[in-house]
Amino acid sequence: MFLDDEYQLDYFSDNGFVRKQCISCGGYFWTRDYERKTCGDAPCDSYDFIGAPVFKKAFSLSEMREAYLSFFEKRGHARVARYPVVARWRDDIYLTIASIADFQPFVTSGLVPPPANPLTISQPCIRLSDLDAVGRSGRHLTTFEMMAHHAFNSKDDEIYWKDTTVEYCDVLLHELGCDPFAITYREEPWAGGGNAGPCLEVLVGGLELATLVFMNLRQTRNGRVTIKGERYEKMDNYIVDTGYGLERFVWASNGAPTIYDAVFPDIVGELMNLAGIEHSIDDSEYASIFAANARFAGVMDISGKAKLMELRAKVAKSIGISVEKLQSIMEPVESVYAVIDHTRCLTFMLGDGIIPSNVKAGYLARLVLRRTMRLMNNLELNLPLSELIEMQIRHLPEYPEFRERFCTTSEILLLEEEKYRDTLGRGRRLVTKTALHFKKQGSPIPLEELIQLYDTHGIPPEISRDAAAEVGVKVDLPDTFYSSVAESHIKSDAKEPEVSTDVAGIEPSKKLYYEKPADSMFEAKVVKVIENKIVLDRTLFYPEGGGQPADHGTIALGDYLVNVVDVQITDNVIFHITDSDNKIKIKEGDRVAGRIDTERRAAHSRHHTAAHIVNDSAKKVLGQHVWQTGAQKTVNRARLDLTHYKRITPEELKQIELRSNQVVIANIKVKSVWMDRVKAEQQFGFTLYQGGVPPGREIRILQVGDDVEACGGTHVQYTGDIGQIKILHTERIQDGVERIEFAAGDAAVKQTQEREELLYNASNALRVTPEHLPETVQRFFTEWKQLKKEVKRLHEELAEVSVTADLANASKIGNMNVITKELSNADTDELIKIASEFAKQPNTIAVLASQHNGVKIVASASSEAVKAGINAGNIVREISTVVGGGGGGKPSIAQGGGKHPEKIEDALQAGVEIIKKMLL
RNA sequence: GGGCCGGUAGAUCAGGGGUAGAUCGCUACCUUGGCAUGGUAGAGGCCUCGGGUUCAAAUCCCGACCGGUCCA
Repeated sequence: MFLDDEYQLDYFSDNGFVRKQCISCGGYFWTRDYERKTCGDAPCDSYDFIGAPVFKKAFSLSEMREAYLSFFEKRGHARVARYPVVARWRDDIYLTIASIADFQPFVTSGLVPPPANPLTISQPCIRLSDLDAVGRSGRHLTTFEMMAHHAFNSKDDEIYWKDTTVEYCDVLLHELGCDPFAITYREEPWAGGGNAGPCLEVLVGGLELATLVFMNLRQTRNGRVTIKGERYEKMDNYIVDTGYGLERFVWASNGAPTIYDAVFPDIVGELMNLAGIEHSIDDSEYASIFAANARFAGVMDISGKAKLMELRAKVAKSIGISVEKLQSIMEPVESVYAVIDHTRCLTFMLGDGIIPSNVKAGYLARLVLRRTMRLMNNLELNLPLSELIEMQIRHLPEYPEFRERFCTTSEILLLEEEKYRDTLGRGRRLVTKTALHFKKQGSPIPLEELIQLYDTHGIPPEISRDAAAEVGVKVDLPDTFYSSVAESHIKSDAKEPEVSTDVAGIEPSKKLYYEKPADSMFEAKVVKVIENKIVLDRTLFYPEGGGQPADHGTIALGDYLVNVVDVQITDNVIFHITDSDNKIKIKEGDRVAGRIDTERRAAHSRHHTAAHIVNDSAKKVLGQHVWQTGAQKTVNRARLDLTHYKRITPEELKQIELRSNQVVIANIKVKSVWMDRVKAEQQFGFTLYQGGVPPGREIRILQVGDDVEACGGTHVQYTGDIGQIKILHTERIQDGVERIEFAAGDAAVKQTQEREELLYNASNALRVTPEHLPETVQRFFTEWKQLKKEVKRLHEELAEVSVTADLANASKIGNMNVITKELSNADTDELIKIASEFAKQPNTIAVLASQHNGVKIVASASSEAVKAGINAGNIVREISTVVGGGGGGKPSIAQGGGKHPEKIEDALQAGVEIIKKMLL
């Protein structure tokens, strides 16, 4: 916890604030109102701004955003453009959840300077953690803009700290017309994302309008300060991290019954109309229901159905109507609110380039998408999603980029709608089938089955229940359904222990492979030898990274030579891992000569540069939504994973290949330069981080034609050095992610040759030229099918004919005709045909055998024979052992076989004996 | 990245070591003045592919490809 004096600000004492303890929660807060007893936060205070706006006028989103940003601009802050809602510069989160997320981790850690200092921004954020409450609570949104001003202070350079921050906030609120006595600043420690610090929550009218965080701690193993169970220590730098909720400011300024009515009144109106809901918040009685709901929801947790019903009961009681009546009024309206929120969320997600998928950020998009469709379905709102998204875009004039991308967005939406319909259709059939199964058993569908349906087939339990009800089967659907699903997912979190070599005290190795990319030999001094690993002061060896494998080669001390089989980098220290078993005759201080395997390196470089080119070509052919999600190079081939919402067609693939090779032919110089990270981001955008986010203040920018990426790999000097790029294969590795495999240079030529060889081998086998191969294969296949049918027909015919002949000289056992016969080279199918033909004859038993892949035996018995005690299955089972195999089947027909053809005669003889016994 | 499920006739799906099935659709014929319909007959299957186990694999095992879905 923090000491009290963290919050003892001059600004508070100079401006008539007092520190009080809340009589409800016991927390401390600052106020000008000496009479005040509660902290102002939920649940100690409830909303009283609804119907009683706290600012001097009602603001729209645009007006409020502009008022805020210009307020801070006037006070020396640089206005910074918003970042995307997909946190492409982060590898720990998918979505931008706060304005400070824009500057984590490198700016907050002090490694990289901020784009401006101090700065102000209005950052769109997406949080899906309270998805359930959206629409119902009156205040939750998945998407909101966090207005903020940030100051990044260091020991030597303090911009401003707590007093100024609180002063800005206070003055801003005054300027907006807020009553100074209505504002409380509540003390509350803050922690998140590996940092922490004291924090003041700014509350007006029961609503938390802003949070002022003074981030000055970072998480460590044995720090002195403990917050929420984690330990922290002081940082050298300290950061003002504020968050002002744009939507909440707008809400507070107009006092609408819900945040949705406050923020997007036009869309709410339009959609309520479309859904056929009378929504007149000017009607005071009607509005009071939602106001009461928001007020109660403001002070309680409403996750889960039980909690929701608790809320309903409270609201119903306070306004004096039945819970059922309330439910029937609220539910459709809440759904409309949620649809509006969700479509706005989708507008940002898709607008910023997320491709719906079953993995990663794409999964989150699909989650929201399907939720929206479900809600719309319940509302019987039958219009394409793209219309709603367009409506949202119309109301977001500050985001022209969304309109530009709308064409792609609407295509994605169309595909997603179709997919969802398919899934539901499949689901319905499956549920009905399952339901019928349990109906037969006379039991309800058990919970495990529902979990299975949801987990494996994506069928929401509500849909299962409804579909089951249609066939008259009950379903146990507990409230805790989703947590049961979560439970079934509990997995062993066996994290492998990190095997990191201690690099403390070792100087970073100088990377010659950047300076002298064409060299293959170098001299260096040995800095350290650990077991079979050598560290040099400088090296040409490229360590594994960025999807490029390590260089191989040798390190020599005079005549003594060791092989380098792997190279790894840890904190800029490069380890050369040798195949010597810990007895390297090289020691610290030795001067050694290194030599790298240039062929291997060249192959990697060609593939790496080619990967950039293919990536860029794919973007040009498929669209700007294409984003690299992974890449791997080897000597012989490379692969590139790209986001794309449908399969790449063969035609598109050809175009990508052609374009890529045009870049090769153009023989463009590959440029690399080290740049300040922030400058690079501003100049090139986040498309820099195709291959992941490199650490550090300076990043290496690699430019290949139009493609600009942050990249630490080795590359060819001119694109012409690649020689040739051959695309080999595409594969859909996840929904929304396509993998392109290709080869470059010699490897491309070899691959092409291999493919040609396949073609020649195939056409040679058919004695045709490659040009005629497709039609010939087609002809052969058709003919083969026809012949197969013909053979089948002939076999049947033959069987019929031979039966009558054989029947004439059948031996008699009792009144049974017994046929035992060896046929030459007949397969099981053929024997069965004949045997079953015998079985059609009255009082007939047949035992047939042939030599075909060993021995095949088939026995059959006509229905009279079966009645008389003959069991073909038993006959075959026994006589098959004679030929060294086994068999079985039904009493009327059975098949078997073995491995010893010379015993066929014995087996048939044994068959006769068995038949005799059976007939006794 | 991890988990689960599936791929059988044109479509939807049964079967789950022992002669590949149903329904719809398709074709022909019958019924009718014509249509709806009803009836009869028929065509249509490398049971996704490649290995393995077995006397025998659509079925079991391994792998590939394709698809679905949940979680982080």
